[in-house]
Amino acid sequence: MSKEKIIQTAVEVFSENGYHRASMDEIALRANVAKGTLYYHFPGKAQLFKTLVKDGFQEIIDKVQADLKANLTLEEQIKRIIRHNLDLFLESSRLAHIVFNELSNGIDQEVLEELKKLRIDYIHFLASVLEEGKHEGVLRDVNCNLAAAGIVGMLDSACNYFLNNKHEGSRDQIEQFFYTIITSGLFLTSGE
Amino acid sequence: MSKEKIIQTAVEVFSENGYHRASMDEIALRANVAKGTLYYHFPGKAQLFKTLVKDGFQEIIDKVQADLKANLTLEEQIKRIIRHNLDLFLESSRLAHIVFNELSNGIDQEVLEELKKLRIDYIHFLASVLEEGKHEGVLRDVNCNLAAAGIVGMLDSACNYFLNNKHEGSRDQIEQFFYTIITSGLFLTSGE
Amino acid sequence: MSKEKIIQTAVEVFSENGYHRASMDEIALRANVAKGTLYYHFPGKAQLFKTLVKDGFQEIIDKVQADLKANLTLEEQIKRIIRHNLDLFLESSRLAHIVFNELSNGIDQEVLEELKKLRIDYIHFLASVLEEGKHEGVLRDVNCNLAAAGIVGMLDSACNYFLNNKHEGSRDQIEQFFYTIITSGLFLTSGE
Amino acid sequence: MSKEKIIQTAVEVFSENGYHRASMDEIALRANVAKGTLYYHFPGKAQLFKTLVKDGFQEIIDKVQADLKANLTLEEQIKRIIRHNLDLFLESSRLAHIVFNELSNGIDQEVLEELKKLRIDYIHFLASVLEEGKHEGVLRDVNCNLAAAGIVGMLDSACNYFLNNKHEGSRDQIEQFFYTIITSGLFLTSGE
DNA sequence: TATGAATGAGAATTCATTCAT
DNA sequence: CATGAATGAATTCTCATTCAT
Repeated sequence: MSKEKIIQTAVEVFSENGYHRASMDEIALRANVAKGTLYYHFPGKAQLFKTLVKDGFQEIIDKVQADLKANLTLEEQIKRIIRHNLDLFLESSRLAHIVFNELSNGIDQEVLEELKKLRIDYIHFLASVLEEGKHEGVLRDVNCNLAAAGIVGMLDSACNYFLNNKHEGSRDQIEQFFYTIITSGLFLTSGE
Repeated sequence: MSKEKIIQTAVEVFSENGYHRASMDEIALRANVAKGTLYYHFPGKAQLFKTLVKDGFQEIIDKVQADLKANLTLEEQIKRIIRHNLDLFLESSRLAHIVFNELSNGIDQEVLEELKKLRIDYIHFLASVLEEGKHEGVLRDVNCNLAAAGIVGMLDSACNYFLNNKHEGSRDQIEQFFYTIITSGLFLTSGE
Repeated sequence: MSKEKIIQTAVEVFSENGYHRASMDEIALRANVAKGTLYYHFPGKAQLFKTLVKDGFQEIIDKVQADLKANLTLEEQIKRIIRHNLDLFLESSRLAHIVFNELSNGIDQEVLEELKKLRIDYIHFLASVLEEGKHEGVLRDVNCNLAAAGIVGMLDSACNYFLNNKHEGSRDQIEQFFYTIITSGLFLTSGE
Repeated sequence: MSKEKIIQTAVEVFSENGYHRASMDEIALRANVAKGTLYYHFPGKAQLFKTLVKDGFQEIIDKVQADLKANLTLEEQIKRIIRHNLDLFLESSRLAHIVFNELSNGIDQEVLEELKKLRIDYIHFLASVLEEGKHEGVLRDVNCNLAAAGIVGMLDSACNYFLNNKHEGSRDQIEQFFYTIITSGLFLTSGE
């Protein structure tokens, strides 16, 4: 079915060019469908983009939720979250990047709101996991939403840096690095 | 002089719309100059943007370097870095965001490279401060470049979240929050 | 089909104004299509122009080649070449003029090279006819490429003059005049 | 004086780029004067161009007229004319080319008329020399204006070809070639 | 379902010219 | 004499979207 083909191609094209530079022409061309076909399946560019984003978020949320059911320790839980996010950022680097960073004013207001909601929902979802840790007395008493937003931003930014400077360590080291920083910070002795 | 006016207006317009959505027309209109005047003072959109970015980076680098000369403790140093970055992110939120996140294709390749270099230089500059801490035995033995990239991303992302959800704490709390997370992590006891 | 309409109109507009002064706006306007339609059918101004030129050259080359197959005497052959060139120069005067004379900088380098090649190919094609005459001992031993270039330039320039001073003779006289000059020169007795 | 400098530079810039692509900016830049200075000395681009053209024509007319006074044979006279034209075309190739070929509609109507007049005057001047030959019974009974226009076009076009294909003969050979063609044509025996 | 020709509202950029100094 | 900042009309090109088939 051409709808599937369009979605796959759209992920590629948006990833490579960012939202504004990606063109419906190129998506159609690379998906081997006529331009009109895009508009047969999707109302417009913004809605096509939203579809991809929704799918992407759902995938990671599904993964994390599967983990939650597995009754892991919070430590393991956080390790898994980091891993899933790294998967997302390293595999569809640009797309994740767009969602977390490039949601700018040039998108249909209506669709933009939905996208922002998806992003916040995801942040809140991660925050709820952290909140759990707070109640258990494992985590500091911090604003979990801010912490979740911060973690996502850190992962994104550092992945970006990593992708442009591949020599600076392996994927495993990156994962370990994030786990350490997030759980125990940079200082060898507590800075408080 | 209209060059100054253009720069100020350009910061606003780029901040509000992102790079691709910002139009030279609007900058000219809001700066109350003719479109041609933009091109009299700057070779093009990309170079105008680069000018803003360069200025922005220079401002924060200058601040941090002034601090470095003041012989502060590393703890204080890091606090200051967080504060200066927050200044940048909270005051010219979108602009900083663009620089750290929206440097996508579609900008003059040449200018894009320069912008990326500016960003990496800044990351490396921050990394050098952390490196110092490592030598002094205060910081963990981590990849400082990755850490610096992560910190910047965390600050950016969380500021973004903060700006959209102002009710979740004061500026001072944010600052304290970041300091804690960065230095000591989320866990109450070291996770290693 | 609007592609045909565009080509016809483009010939007119380029002819009237020369390459640089012809505007895509005017072509669109006069072809009764939207500006975007031009770019739907042609990648840009230079390529649209190239299309016209290619068509024009092909037309005349086809005519001359048809003649070649007809086993005419060289005298007749040259008469025909003059006639076909006059057709070209008198009917699409400005366009031919542009091709032979106005291929200046300011056209896409790539397209410019192609245009120059088309022009040189045409010159060489004419030269090959002359070369034949040399082998048959009918023509002087001259550089045929230079001669062909000279003939084309002479025809163009004189046609131009003729078009601006119509009273100075009929089309037939012009044809006869060129034939005489080219074959026998201006002098009544050989000047050597 | 900067007026002289401007004229010299303008010849270069117009030669390199053609009339429409040559910009007042570049002329000012390369003449090391401010843009305003151009407009201090010349009313506008078209008039600046006209000045160069007038100067160029005057130079060659002066040379030919000096020859005329020297009581040369017509053969020698024509040889000289060819030589002077070659000087013009080979030395300021593009400029001569512009004058003879690129006088298009995009120039101030008023100035354009003057330029066309200069060109026609030059053609008529050459024609008058040929006319003389006709009266002396040395030349064929042809339309001398058309012949003069044709000669100039042939010289220009062939020079152009020559400049792009330098290997095909020396300057002296070119001169001899033109002399032969113009006086005696391509055929070894009269083609009438 | 799917097509692709056609659209038209922008967007960036160029450049001859003006004018206050 | 000379300047150079400022202008704005004109120009090329992009691209999301529409619609008849």
